[in-house]
Amino acid sequence: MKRRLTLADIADTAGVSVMTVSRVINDKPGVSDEVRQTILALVESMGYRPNQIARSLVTEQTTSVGLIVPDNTNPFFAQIARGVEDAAYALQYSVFLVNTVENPQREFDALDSLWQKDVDGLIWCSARVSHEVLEAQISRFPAVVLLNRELTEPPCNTITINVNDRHGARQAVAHFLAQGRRRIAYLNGPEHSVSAHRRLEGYRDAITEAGVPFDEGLVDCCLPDTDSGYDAALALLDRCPNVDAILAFNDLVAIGAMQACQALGRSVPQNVAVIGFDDIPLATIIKPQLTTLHVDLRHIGESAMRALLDKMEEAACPSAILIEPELVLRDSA
Amino acid sequence: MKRRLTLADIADTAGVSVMTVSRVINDKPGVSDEVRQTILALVESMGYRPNQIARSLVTEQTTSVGLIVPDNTNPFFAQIARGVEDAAYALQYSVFLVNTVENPQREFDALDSLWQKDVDGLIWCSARVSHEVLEAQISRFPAVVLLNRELTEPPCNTITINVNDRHGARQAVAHFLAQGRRRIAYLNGPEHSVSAHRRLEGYRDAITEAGVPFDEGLVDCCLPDTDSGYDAALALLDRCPNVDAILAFNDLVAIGAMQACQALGRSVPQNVAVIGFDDIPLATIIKPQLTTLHVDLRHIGESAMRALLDKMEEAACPSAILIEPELVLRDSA
DNA sequence: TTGTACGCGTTATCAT
DNA sequence: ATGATAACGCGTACAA
Repeated sequence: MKRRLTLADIADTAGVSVMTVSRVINDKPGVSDEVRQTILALVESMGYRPNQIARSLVTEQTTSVGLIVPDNTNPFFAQIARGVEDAAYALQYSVFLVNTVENPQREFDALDSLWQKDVDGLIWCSARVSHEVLEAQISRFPAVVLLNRELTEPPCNTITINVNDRHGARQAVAHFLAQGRRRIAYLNGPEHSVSAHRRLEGYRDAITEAGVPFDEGLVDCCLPDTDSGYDAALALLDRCPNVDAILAFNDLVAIGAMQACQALGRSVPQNVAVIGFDDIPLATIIKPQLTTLHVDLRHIGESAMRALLDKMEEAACPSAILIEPELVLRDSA
Repeated sequence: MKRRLTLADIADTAGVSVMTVSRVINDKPGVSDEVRQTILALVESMGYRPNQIARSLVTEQTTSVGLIVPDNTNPFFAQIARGVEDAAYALQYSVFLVNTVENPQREFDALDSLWQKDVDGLIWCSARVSHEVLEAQISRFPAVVLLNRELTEPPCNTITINVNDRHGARQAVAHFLAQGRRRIAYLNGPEHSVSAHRRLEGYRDAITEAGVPFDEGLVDCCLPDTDSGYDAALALLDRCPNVDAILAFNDLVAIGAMQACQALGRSVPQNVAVIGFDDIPLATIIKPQLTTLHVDLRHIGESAMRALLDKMEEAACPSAILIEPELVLRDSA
C-alpha cells in the first residue's frame, strides 16, 4: 500500500497551489478552464481521491450515518437496512451498521461510538429504550430518524416513521369478518412492543365495532418467532377449540400458527384462517402461501435515509411519516 | 446540539495542557496519579469523548472496517454480517455495510468510498470481480479478508476464508449412497460461482469414486433462489423421472426442489431425498425440515473480523482459512 | 484568477 | 511529570 496522494502532490506536479486543486476537486468557480482541465487530467491519471477524514475535520460533515437495529439477521430489519443502504448509495453516503441484540449496554456503546465518529445522522430502531434516554441521545446528533416510536413532542431534529399498525390490524379483522368468521384470535407480540400495543388496539376496535364481543381468552402474547407462534397457537386452540381465524403479530408467528393448525389436523384456511404481518420473503415460500399485511420495508428504509438527509440539510420536511400496510390475499385466509 | 467538548476545554478547566489530558485519555504514562484522577473526574462529569475524526487524521487509524456483500437481505450474508458486527463490537470497531446488488459500478464506487473514508480493513464477499480488479483493489487497503475466493498467490495483506465445498458435497453424496440411492441429481448454482464449481467437483468425485457413472443429465444450473430451484427440479424430474435424490446448491434451491417434488406427488424423503447447503434459519421452519450441510456463517463472520484485525496488526496469522461444513440430518434425507 | 494564512482536534516529538 | 510546537490533509477567509 503506497502513500496516499494529497492535494499538495497534485498541486506540485501541476505547478499550482493546493487551493486551485481544491477548487477543481470541489467544482468551485475561480479557476480558468485551462488550468481546470490540466488538473482534472492529473487527478485522473494519478488516481487522486480526497481524504474524507481530513475533509470531515474541517467541514464537520462525514457523509456517513449510523443505522441501529436489534438484529440485522431478522428479515424485517434486513429489508430496512437494505433500503437505507440503497438510498445512502444514491446520496453518496455510507452506513455504519450496528446490532443491539436487545442489549442496552451494547446499544449505549454503539451510540457513543457513532457519536465519536461524528455521523451526520442516525436511523434508530429501538423498541426498548426509555423516553428519557431516547431524548437525551437524540439531542447529541445533528438529525435522527426514529423507526416505530411515537414522540409526544418530537425534537426539531427528529423524524418518526411508523407503520399504521391499527389500520393494518383492522383490515385483517375486517377480512375475517367478511368471510363470516367470528371466533377471531390474536397472537400478539412482546408486551413492551409499541407495534404490539397498536395492533392490539386495532384488533379490539375492529372486533367490537362489528358487534362481536371482545374475548380476552382469544388474545395471547408470544415472542415474535416461529417456535413461539407454534406453541402459542397450540395452547390457544386447546383453550378455545372453536377459533376460526388467527391474526398474528408478524409473519413468523403466523407461520408457527399455521403449522400448529396443521399439526392438530385443522386445515388452513378451511378450518382456521391465518393472517400475518410484514410480508417477509418467507411468506410466499411457505405453503399455503401466507395472506399478510404487506409493509414495504425497503421503502421505509429508503424513506428514512432520504428524510434524514432532508433534516440534515434543514430542508422543510414532515416530522412524522405514517406508512400504510396493505392486505395481500394469498392462500391462508 | 451543543458544541463538542475538546481536549482544550478539559485542559482549560483543569488548568493543565492538552497533552496532559491526551495522555490521560489514552492511558499513557507520564502523568501524576493526582492529576490523572482530577482529569478523569472532569472527563466523566463534563461528558467528554474524543473526536475520532481528528484522532484518525493523525494516527491514520479509523477503527472502522468495510463489509461488502452482494445483498444483506440474503440470509446467508445477513448471518455473516451479524458475525462481523458482533466481533467488531467486541474489538471496538465499527462496520460500514455495503451492498453491491451484483452491480459492478456500485461495487467500484463502494470501494472508492471506503478507501476515501480510510477504513482500516475490508471484508469482501465478491463472486463476480475478476482477478485483476481484485488484486488491484486489495493493494489499496491495509488489510483484506476475502470470502469465498481462492487466490493462487495471496498478497501478504490478505486472508481468504473459504467453505470446504468439495468435502461438503461429498458428505451429502455419501449419505445418499449409504441410503442405497443411485440416481443422484445435483441442482447447481450460477455457473460463474466459485462455490458452485467446487461443489460440483465434490459431487462428481464422490459419485464416480463410488462406481456410479456420472450422468450429465442429472446436473443442472439455476439461480440460487427458491423459484429457480422449483423450476429446475420440475424440469429435472420430467427429464429423469427415476431420480431418487437431489443435492441442491443451497437451502433455497433445496426448498424449491422439495416443493416441486410435492407438486409432482413424490414424497420427500421416501421417493426423493433432498439435501441443501448452508443451513439457513428457514431450513428448520419448512416442513419437512431440511437435511443440509450446516455452515456456521456467524462464526465465519466473526473469524473474518478477527483475522482482519490480526492482519492489520501484522500479527502472525494464517493466510487462508478453510471452514468445514457439517451434515445435519433432519427430515428431508 | 490565483495564492497565503489559518484552523479543525488530535497525537508525536522534543523540550523543560 | 508536564508543556510548547508541529504536524495530519483539507477548506474557509481574505489578500493579491
